[in-house]
Amino acid sequence: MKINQLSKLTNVLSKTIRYYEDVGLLPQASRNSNGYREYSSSDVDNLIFIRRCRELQIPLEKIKILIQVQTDTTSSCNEVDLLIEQQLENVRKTINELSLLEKTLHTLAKSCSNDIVGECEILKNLKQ
Amino acid sequence: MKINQLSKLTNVLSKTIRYYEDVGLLPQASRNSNGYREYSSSDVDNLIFIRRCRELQIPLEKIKILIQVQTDTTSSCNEVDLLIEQQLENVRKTINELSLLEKTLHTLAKSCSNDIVGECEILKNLKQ
DNA sequence: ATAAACCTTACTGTTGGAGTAAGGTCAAGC
DNA sequence: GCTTGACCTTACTCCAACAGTAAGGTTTAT
Repeated sequence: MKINQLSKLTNVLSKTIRYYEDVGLLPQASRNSNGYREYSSSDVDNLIFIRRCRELQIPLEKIKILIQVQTDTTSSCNEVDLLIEQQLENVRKTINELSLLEKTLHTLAKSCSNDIVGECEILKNLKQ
Repeated sequence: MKINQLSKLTNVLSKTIRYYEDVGLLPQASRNSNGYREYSSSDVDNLIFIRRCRELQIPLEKIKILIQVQTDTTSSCNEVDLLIEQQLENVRKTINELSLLEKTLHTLAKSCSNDIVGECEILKNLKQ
């Protein structure tokens, strides 16, 4: 199949598929006589795997590792466990930071009931 | 004062101060005879305001608006209120998205108790 | 024949800076 | 007088993960 069909099957833009090839996340696609990229059903599977990882906000470099680990199916999956665990930690850390931010913004938003900028409590608070 | 002292007083890197000038967040600094940037205490205040906004993850373009609104102290602060409210909404939305992500990652992390990649439940789950 | 849909590479832009290069200036110490 | 180190300058590249656009070649349908 051609790139556009792969795109539709995986819900990944053609542009992004080419980009993944560029940065080495996907192998160089084979080409048919007119130079168009030619894909098979295993490419669909690989790309869906990548998309699922991206939905979990795993960065491309880590996805590369996850792909490479699978080339030897008998190797330990400690690396996989660790990577997912780290990703979970990252997400939790970000949530905590954003929660603090939310509190601050909420307090700030409630602080002003004036009409004119010169007496705006929000702006005053931002200056400290 | 020179840029390095402004940097120390505000806890903003010299590099970043020049960048803010470049993108129009700070006015063009006046220069002394040798071409060095020369700052006053009002620059300290402005930069601290910007830094506080950045701590709240307000994007530079919106900070520009917050600065501009203050040039007329009699104007309404509806725009300020709205901007902070939107920022709060953005943060809340992101927190919600990340909370879903956290659940998924947590479930995923618990799913595998195997040793070898070939049977790793995490990887299997990622392929669906 | 031609138009629409698809394919190609290559370059730029996004956000908010950080890193590095290559060079000018200034004060202190020897 | 000379050097050393701290400071200043501009200008360029890099980061993540693409999206947008240009300029052109190919295929398919009408």
